[in-house]
Amino acid sequence: MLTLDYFKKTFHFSPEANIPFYAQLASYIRVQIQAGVFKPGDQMLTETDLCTILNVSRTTIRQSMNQLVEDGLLIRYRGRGSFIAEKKLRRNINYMYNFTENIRDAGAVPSSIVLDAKIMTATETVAERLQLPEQNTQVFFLRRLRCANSEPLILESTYIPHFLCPGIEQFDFSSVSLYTTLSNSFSLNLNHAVETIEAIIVDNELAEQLHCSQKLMPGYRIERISYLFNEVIFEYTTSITRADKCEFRLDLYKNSGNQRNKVDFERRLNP
Amino acid sequence: MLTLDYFKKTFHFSPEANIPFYAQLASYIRVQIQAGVFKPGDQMLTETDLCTILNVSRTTIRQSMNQLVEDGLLIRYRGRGSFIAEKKLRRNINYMYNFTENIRDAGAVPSSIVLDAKIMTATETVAERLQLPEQNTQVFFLRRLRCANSEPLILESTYIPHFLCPGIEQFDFSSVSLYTTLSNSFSLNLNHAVETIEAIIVDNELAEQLHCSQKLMPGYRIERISYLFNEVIFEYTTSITRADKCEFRLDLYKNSGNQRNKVDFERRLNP
DNA sequence: TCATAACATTTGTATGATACATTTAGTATA
DNA sequence: TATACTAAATGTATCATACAAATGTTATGA
Repeated sequence: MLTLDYFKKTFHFSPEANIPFYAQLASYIRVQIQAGVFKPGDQMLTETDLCTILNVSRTTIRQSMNQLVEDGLLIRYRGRGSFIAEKKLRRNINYMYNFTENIRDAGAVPSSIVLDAKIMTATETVAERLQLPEQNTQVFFLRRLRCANSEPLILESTYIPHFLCPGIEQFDFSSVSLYTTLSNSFSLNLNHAVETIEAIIVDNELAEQLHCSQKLMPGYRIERISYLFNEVIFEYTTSITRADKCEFRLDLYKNSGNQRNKVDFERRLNP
Repeated sequence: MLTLDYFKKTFHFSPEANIPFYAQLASYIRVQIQAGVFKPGDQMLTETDLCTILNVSRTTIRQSMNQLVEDGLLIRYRGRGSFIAEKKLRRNINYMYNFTENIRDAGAVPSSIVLDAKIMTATETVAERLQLPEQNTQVFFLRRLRCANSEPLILESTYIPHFLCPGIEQFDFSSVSLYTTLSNSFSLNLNHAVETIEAIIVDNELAEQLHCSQKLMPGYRIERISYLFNEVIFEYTTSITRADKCEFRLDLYKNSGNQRNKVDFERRLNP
C-alpha cells in the first residue's frame, strides 16, 4: 500500500501540535512500517514525489529520511530510490547507562536492593577519582545490588560529593532512580561519562553477595566517572557484574562517505 | 589574534582545490588552533560576522562550525557565542579494529605470529556464524598470536569463506594486513562489524599460548562478525585477549540538544 | 541604589530554493 | 549484440528567510 494515493489520504500534518513537519513525517512513516502497511523491500515514494504531494521542499523531506536511515528503517540507493529496510539493522541504542531501562529493553524485570547508604569521608582513591581538592571531603556513599528478574547481576558502589547534594541521604534508592533524583532535586545533570571495563575473576566474598553458585566466576569490573555540563565530576561508581549473565555488544560501522566511524554499544543479558 | 582583521587576511578560499568551502574553512580554523594562534577560551567570530567577511551564507558557516563542535574543538553557547575549547575533550576515536594502528596508538610496537593458515571445511559453528547456505563449505582459516612489544596479547582465529578470496592462502599474514589484502586483492570492503565481548577465565592451554605466568587468568573472549556493503558476512573472528594487559574504555556523551547519544570506544593497553 | 523591563546580540531550529554531480536503469541506435 | 544516450533518483553544496531561545547590556522607575 505504499502508493502516492494512500500517502496523500493518510498523512496529515498537524501544525498545532508544535512538532516540526519533518518529525511528524518521519513518525508517520515509522508507524506505517511498524503497522506492516509499508513492508520491507517496498520502494518508498521518491523525494521529488513527496515534495510535490506534500508541498514542502526537498530539504524537509530529506530531513525526515535522514532520521529513518539513521534508525536503519530505510535504505537509500543513489540512482535507484529508497526502500523500506529488510529488517531493522541497527537499533537506536541509547546507552547512557540507565539500569532500569537497560534491563527492561532486555526483556527482564529490574529491581534494586540498597545494601548501604551513608555519608562518609572520601578514601584516597575516591578523592582522586572525584578530583576533590581538599582532604577529608564528605561523600554520599550508596551501595546497591541490582537485579534482573530478582537475580543479582551487578554490585554497585557510588560516591557523590555531599556538598553537591545535601540531604540526598533521605531518599530511598531502592525505589527511586539516582540519576532522576540528582537531576530533579539537585540540578545535577549528566553531560557525559567515561566507563572503563575490565575482566576480572570475582573474589569469593563478592561472589557470595552476587549469589554465584560456581567457585571461580569471571566478571566485569566497571569504573564510571560522570561529568556535568561544565566538565565537573559529580559521580564515581565502581561495579562488579557477573559475566555469566551479561555480555557487551558493539556495532561498529562506517558513516557512509563521512569521515567518522560510529559505535553502537549495548549491554546484553544472557538467559 | 582571533580578530576580524587577522581572519580576513589569512584565510583564503581556493575554489580550484575542489574541496567545499565549509571544509576549507573548518580545516583553516583547525590549523589555527593547532598552531596556537587561536587560543583556548578565545571567542570565535560570530556566525553573522563570518557571513559578512567571507561572503557566504550562515548555512555554510554553520556546516563548518558543526564539524569543529563534533570534534570538540569549539564550544557554542546560545546567546553568548562560540569559543575555542579549553582542551580537546574527545578524541576522534576510530575503532574499526585495526590491530596494528590500535597498538601503535597505545605507544607499543605491534607484531604478529601466524600459528596456522589453511583451507578447511567449516565447522557447524563457523558455518552458522558465517551464514553459509551449504554444508561443507571451504573456509580460509587463519590463527595468529598478536603481540604488543613482543608480548602475546591476543590469540585470534579468523574464518573467511574461501570462494570469496581464492588464493588468499598464498599471502603471509605475519607481515601484511588481512583487511588490506581482502580489500586490495579481493575487493572485500568492510562496511560494519558486530563484536561481542565476554569476560572469561582463560583455560590452561590457551594461557600457555599467551605466555601467562599466573594460573587463573581473566580474559576477554571477543567474537567479531564483519559485513560487506551489501550486508553479506565475509568474516568471522573469535579471539582471546589477556585481561591483565588490556581494558576497554567508553566515552558516553549526550549530543547537545540532539536526540541520539554517542559512544566513543577504545581499547587501552596496560603497562 | 537596586530591581526590573526593554532591547540588541547570538546561537538554535525549521524551512524554502537552486544548481550540479553521480549512479542506475531503461531505451534507442549503430 | 554491444554501445551510447537519456531520464530519473539520490548526493552534495550552497544561498536565503523567519522566528525561537538564551544571554548580556542598558535604560527606566520606585
